[in-house]
Formats: sequence, C-alpha cells, structure tokens
Amino acid sequence: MKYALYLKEKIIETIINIYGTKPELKLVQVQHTRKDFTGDYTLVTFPLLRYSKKSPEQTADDIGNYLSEHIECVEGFNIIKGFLNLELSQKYWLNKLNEAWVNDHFGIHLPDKESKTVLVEYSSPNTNKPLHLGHIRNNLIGYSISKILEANNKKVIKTNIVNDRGIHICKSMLAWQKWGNAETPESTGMKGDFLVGKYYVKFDQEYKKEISKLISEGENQEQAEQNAPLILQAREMLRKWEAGDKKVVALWQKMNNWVYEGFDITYDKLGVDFDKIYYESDTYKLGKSIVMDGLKNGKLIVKKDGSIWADLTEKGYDEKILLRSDGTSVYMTQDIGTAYIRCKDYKFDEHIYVVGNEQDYHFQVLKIILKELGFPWARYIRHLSYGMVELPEGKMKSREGTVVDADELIESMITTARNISEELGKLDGLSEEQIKETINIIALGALKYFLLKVDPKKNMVFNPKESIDFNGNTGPFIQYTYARIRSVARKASKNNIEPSAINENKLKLDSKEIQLLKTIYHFTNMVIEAGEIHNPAIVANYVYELVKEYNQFYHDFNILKEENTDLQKFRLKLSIMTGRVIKDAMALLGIDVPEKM
RNA sequence: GGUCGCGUAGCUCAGCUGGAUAGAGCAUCUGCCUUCUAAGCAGACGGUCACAGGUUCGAAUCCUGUCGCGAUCACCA
Repeated sequence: MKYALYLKEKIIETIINIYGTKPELKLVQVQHTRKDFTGDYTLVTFPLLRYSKKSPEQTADDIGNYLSEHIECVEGFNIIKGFLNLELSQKYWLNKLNEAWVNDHFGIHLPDKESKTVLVEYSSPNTNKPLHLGHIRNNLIGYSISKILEANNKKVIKTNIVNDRGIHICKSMLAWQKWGNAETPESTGMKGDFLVGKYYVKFDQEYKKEISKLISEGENQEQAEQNAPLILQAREMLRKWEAGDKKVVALWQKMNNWVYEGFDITYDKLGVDFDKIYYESDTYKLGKSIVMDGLKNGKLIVKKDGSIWADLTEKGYDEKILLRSDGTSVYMTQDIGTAYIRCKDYKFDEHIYVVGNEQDYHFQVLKIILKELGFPWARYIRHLSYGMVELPEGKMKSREGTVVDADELIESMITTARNISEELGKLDGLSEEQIKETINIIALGALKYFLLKVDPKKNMVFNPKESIDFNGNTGPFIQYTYARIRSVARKASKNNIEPSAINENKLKLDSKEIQLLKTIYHFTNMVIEAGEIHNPAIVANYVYELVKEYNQFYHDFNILKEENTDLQKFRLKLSIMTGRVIKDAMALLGIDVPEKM
C-alpha cells in the first residue's frame, strides 16, 4: 500500500538508527489499521525480524518507542501479535482537514502544459442499430476513466471511431430501399437509429426466409447462406459503395445521418462526449496503404488468391488476414489506419481502447502487427477490456428480442425515479421543471453507479429492479447523503454559523470523526490508484465507504444543536468537506449530485 | 481441442503487488421518526473464499493440477 509515505520514510530511518541496516523498501509494510483495532496506521513487523533479530513483539516495541519519541504526530502505539498500530495525534488529522479546506482542488490535479497525452477510445458504435445496455457500460467506463485520468494530471483526448461502413450497413440500406416506403424519422416520428435498426432486423428476417426456401429446394446451409439473393444484393451494394457509386453513397449518407442524430440524443442523455470523432470510412483506405507498404517491405505475405496476411506463427499466434482476395479491407485493416492517424494527430503517450473482452485477442494481435510494421508507439496501446452485461434471465440476444435498448432503459429509469420519489413525498413543493431535473439526476445516477461499481473486467448481471432500488450501495443513496449535507449547510448559513475561527485546542474528537477525516484524506490516494489501474469501480466503492461513515456520524451528532460552538463549527466544516469530496468523486464517475432531493 | 478470463453468504458485488477474527448491499427477522431529510441508523441471521496439492512465520490473495462457467480461435465488426 502506498499510503502514509511520510511514516514509511520515518520508519526506515528508525530501523537504520536502531538496527544499523537499511531495510528493503518492500519489507516495510505500512497499511491502514483495521477498524476493530485502535490506531491509524499499522506496521507489519514480521518481515523486519531479519534486521532486528528479535521477536515480533520486541521489534514492534523498539520501533514504536522510537517513533513516538522522535516523531511529533505519533502520539502512541499498541502492539498486537507483531502488528504495530501507530496512533496519530488529533492535531495531525485536523491539519489534514485544514489543508484540504483551503485547497480548491483537493485530491485532484488538473492538467498542466507538460502533462502526458492520453487518448481514450470508447463507444465505437456500428451505424446499423441503436445503442444497447452493453454500449452504456462502455460509454460510462470510457467517460469515467477519462475524468479520472484528467484528475491525475493527464491531458485526455476522448475519441470515438464510428464503424460507418461495411456489409452490415448495406443490409439495412437494402432493406429500407426494398420495404421502407420512403419512411424517414420525420414521417414516422421514430428516432433515426431506431428506424435504421428496424430495417436491419427486417433484412435478417427476409434473409432467413430465403435461406429456408433454398434449403427446402435442396441446398445445404452454407450454400444457402452464400447464395440467397438478398446477401448477393447486399454485397453488390458494398462493392458499389467502395467504387463510389453516387446513388449508393447518397443513400448511405442519408441513413447514417439519421443514425447520428439518434446517437447524439443518447450520448446527450448519458452525459458523455468526445473531443474527436473518427470515421472508419475515412481511415480504412489509410489502413490499406499501410498494409501495402508492409507487403513491399517484406513484413507481410501474400497468398495465391491474392489475399494479404501477417504471419505471426513464430510469435505463438495465428496468421491474420489483412486484405481480402478481392482487395477489400477487414476490421483489423481499418484499426491499423485509425491508430496511425491518431498518432499523427496527437502524439499520444498512451492510447486506451475501451472495448469488450470478446476482443482481447484482436487487440493483442493489433499491437503485434503494428510493432511488426515498424511503429514503435504500438507499445503505448492498452486495451481496457470490460466484461459482458447479462440480465437476470441470462444473456441478451438480439434474435430473441432480449436486448435492452439504451433509450428505453433510460426512460424507464426516469419513470421509476419519479414514482418512487412521489411516493416518498420527496418532490413536494417543487416546480415541474425542478422535478424533471431532480429525477433525471437520480435516474441517471442510479444507472451509472450500478454499472460503474463493478470491476470493469468482470462480467456482470444488470438487474433493472435492483438498480432502481434506492437503498444500499446505490447512486441515489449517495446523492441523498449529499443533499442532506447541503441542507445542513444551508440551515447553518441561515443561522449565521460559519465553519471558521475554530479553537481547535479545545476540541476533543470522537473516533467516528477521526475515521471520517482519515477517509477524506485518502481521497487523493484513491484517485491516483484508480488512474493507475484504470478502474472507476475503485472510485465508486470509495464514495460508498465515505457516505456510510458520514451517515453514522450524521446520526450520532446533532450538528446544529451542538452547544459547544467550536465542536459545532468543526462538525459543520467536516460535513461540508465530506460533501465536496462526494461531489468531486461522483464527478469522476460522470454522476451529478442534487442540492435537494 | 488451443488460448485467455472468471468461480467469495440464498442473490448482486467488495477485498487479491501475501498479513490480524472474511466485508457490504439485497432478501429474512428485531429495535429506532416531538431531535439538522427515516431514500436513514443500530442489531440478528447467513461462509469448506469451487476442489486438491505446493510455496512460508502467515494464502481468499502467489504457483501447479482438477472441475464448472464464459469468451475467442472468420476473407464479420
């Protein structure tokens, strides 16, 4: 653990002084004292016995005595089974609070000119259907990790590669042409992405009918799939598109624009945005030319049928196709082109791809191919791989209609938030506009927190009912705590109670107050850790911990009725500081907090 | 079959660069609203950390094997 660096240094000094040897850094293990023991930080003495040549208890006693004599903030210590629990002074923790109080960016380092540039790719939608629950997890992780990296003094560029071309796009175009009756978002009132998605589904249905028909006429499954008239027409459309056929391109543009309008609405509701959007239709040609260069330089191989491959068998991987025999490009090809142009555009120090774990292999191979092609920056590419979102009933399957659409989910969250809030009387006395704003914050907070509190790399189960349960480890619980803190602060301000000019010498703090101070202080370390391992769940679990501690504190003390004015002001100050940290931490998750609820 | 990932309370998840008695929430049960917001607080119940070995002062955490689940191994993206 990297907490209490100062203490660690002092302990090393101590060991040098009393045992005459400089200990190995990793053997000096300082960690938080567990809550059921007294003390603030704990030194594990077992690894140090090699220096002291004494029993664990005796070693702990030596070090404890030395520290409490020589270090001002160490007020006392206790020893349990070789664990040295150090007790820091109340003054130490009060100083930490005061430092944080005057620091407008406590725990957060905003980017400066020398900071490293990090590209965060997320969302990466296909333009043939609306966004679903899986995309929501992607978008939230991508946005949150961007905020966390910014808080760690990185210059972050949020990017989005839009997969706007390919056979799947042609399928919905073809179906719309055949059966669409000139429907538009305007004429139907449908969101553009839903309209296009409708025809993608239509294509699949009709295609399947054709396949069954061919099979009944004696073809086998594979032949039928290859020879169905619809798929042949779709391929022909793709060929025309690549050849620049004006009619096909115009249709493609029209339908893609419908989709973009739809996506913009969804992104807006989710509160995510991008600094730079890339389109596959712009980058795939670059990918092709890089592949051709690689072939010239002998880095790639060409097979009899004219297809081009990277041979990775010596590295323990397979061969990977990069250009089809008909010269058209594949997914990997455009990813090569996209990565290349991004490096040109931004000279990144790190490039994070937020993409599902079903593509783990793809990204391993992408890195290796880029390296083989002679791009040294390939090593800065990192795949932030996240697990699938499943439903309590099992996996989402588009064929079985169990896919949860992003927009529909958000709407149902908002409706439920309103119902529950009304039932609890939380909306009384608010205008319709205020109600809308509040339930929007609550609904989105519930959804976002639920999806972000789970370690990204793990598959997770999204239970719609549970996510809207406003009890326990949920977004609304945290938001509610924040709103209460704000309410206390408002009342205090009305009564002219200001959290200033506290005579701290007269204070006698409760252990719960110290505990809260400690947790607030560790905000900084938590932000760093979350940034290092690219994990928003660290932030979520931290806020929950903080909120639980605050709630206990809140129920134990009546801040505004406290007779000792120094204590009253201190508790108010502690509350307001807790609120600031909650708000900042929630902002790292992309979640708003309400002033009232 | 090869590769990668996962397996912790009835359910959903923390904890994992080895440290003390395994942590929450939900669900079930019991208390607490004349006190700053009860969307709350306090408590009870609930565990062979998948299984078996190994490494050592110490293993849920590291290593090996077994079992179970998932992903991937396309001229799809």
